Amino acid sequence: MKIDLLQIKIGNRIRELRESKGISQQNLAAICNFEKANLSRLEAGRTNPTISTLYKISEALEVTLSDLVNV
Amino acid sequence: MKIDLLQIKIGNRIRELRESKGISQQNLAAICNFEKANLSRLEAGRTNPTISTLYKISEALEVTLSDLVNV
DNA sequence: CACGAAGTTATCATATATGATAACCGCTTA
DNA sequence: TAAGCGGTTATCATATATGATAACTTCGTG
Repeated sequence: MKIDLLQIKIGNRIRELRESKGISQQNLAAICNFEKANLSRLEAGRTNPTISTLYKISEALEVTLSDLVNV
Repeated sequence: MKIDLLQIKIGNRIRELRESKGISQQNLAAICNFEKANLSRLEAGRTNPTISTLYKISEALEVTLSDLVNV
């Protein structure tokens, strides 16, 4: 798979999980201690996130890292 | 979990999977198109890898990304 | 209309992951 | 002994992720 596509899939997965919990980007970002603009960037697949960033999100969403990257 | 510990766990997971396939760091690095020194660094948990790096490794090891980060 | 909430995009500085090279260790073996 | 393999560590340059701020749009609602 192309890396760009991977990033987009990961972003979509985050959005999917976030929306399934009914929380806003603003909210999730706050829980993770980063800015909503940065989360927007992540969900859009415009960066190649590090595992620590994904881990923080997985904790906030109460899913495993495995589940978060299950794309 | 502390991020440092996460990195170490990921590194150990890579090593575990690599050794279970009986291939060397040198070999795996070559398949992934990076230097053995860089893989050594990753397995030692001395960096916070990006999802694209982990993805390349998962492909080379013929496991899913989910499986690779299942720590 | 005015306001706020939610999200997007651009931009910048800074931290750090990555790619690459070289030197080194321990071990095996020809 | 010498050479090669597997692995580690240090170092450097470069690319890029992250943190932060600001401006903007759209939508809903008082």
